[in-house]
Amino acid sequence: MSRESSLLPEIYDRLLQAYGPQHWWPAEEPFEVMVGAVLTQSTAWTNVEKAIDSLKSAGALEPAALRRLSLHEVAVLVRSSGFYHVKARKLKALVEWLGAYRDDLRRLRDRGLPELRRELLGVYGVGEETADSILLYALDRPVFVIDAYTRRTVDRIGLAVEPKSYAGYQALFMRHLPPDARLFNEYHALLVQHGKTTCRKVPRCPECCLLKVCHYGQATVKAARVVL
DNA sequence: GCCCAGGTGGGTA
DNA sequence: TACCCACATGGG
Repeated sequence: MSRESSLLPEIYDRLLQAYGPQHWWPAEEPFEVMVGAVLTQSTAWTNVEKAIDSLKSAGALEPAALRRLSLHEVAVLVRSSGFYHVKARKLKALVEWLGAYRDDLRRLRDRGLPELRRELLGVYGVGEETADSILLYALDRPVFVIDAYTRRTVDRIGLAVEPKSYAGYQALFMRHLPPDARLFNEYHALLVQHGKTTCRKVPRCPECCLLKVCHYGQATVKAARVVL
């Protein structure tokens, strides 16, 4: 039993205790989640919400509607999310891809996970994090999403990651946790919440509740108080 | 005014 | 392969 095997569930419990359930994308339409996954790239969620509201108001939060609109029209609607020219292009690429499935997301469920992920990565504007966000949050697939907060938190704790790539970090979580979409969903959201709450700049934040996990070893983890 | 946000694609060495 | 940079609004 590696150190990570017991620590990852432990970290989850601590985060859940500290922050409570995050309810990311609960009961949303899968397509809306996909759009959100693209629009939130390097962007605060509050700005994404405005863009999604604009799309909704324009009746454009559907694949067919987005295909009908011009690139410029889509750009205007998603302006508040920043990088709006390139994001409009990305949304266009996404709905073009969905068109091959007749916009029926249920057809996606028939595809194998590795194959579906490869396809998503082939869509302009969909990188690893966005692909996995779509797979997990929109399509309910048990894939762990890695983002900047996750990497930073893992590094601070001192968990072993090899290689230090997206796949490396992802393997760390997926090796030591059961393949449960609900768990991965909540775990990732908690890591983001934790990253937002703790200091972003200092490599080792003395106020971080999880830091004690690495510095004092597992034996003292249970005794260590959660300091937030 | 300054910093940052739930990244990605393209260019260069 | 490994960096670097453009992309851009809105809130603290």
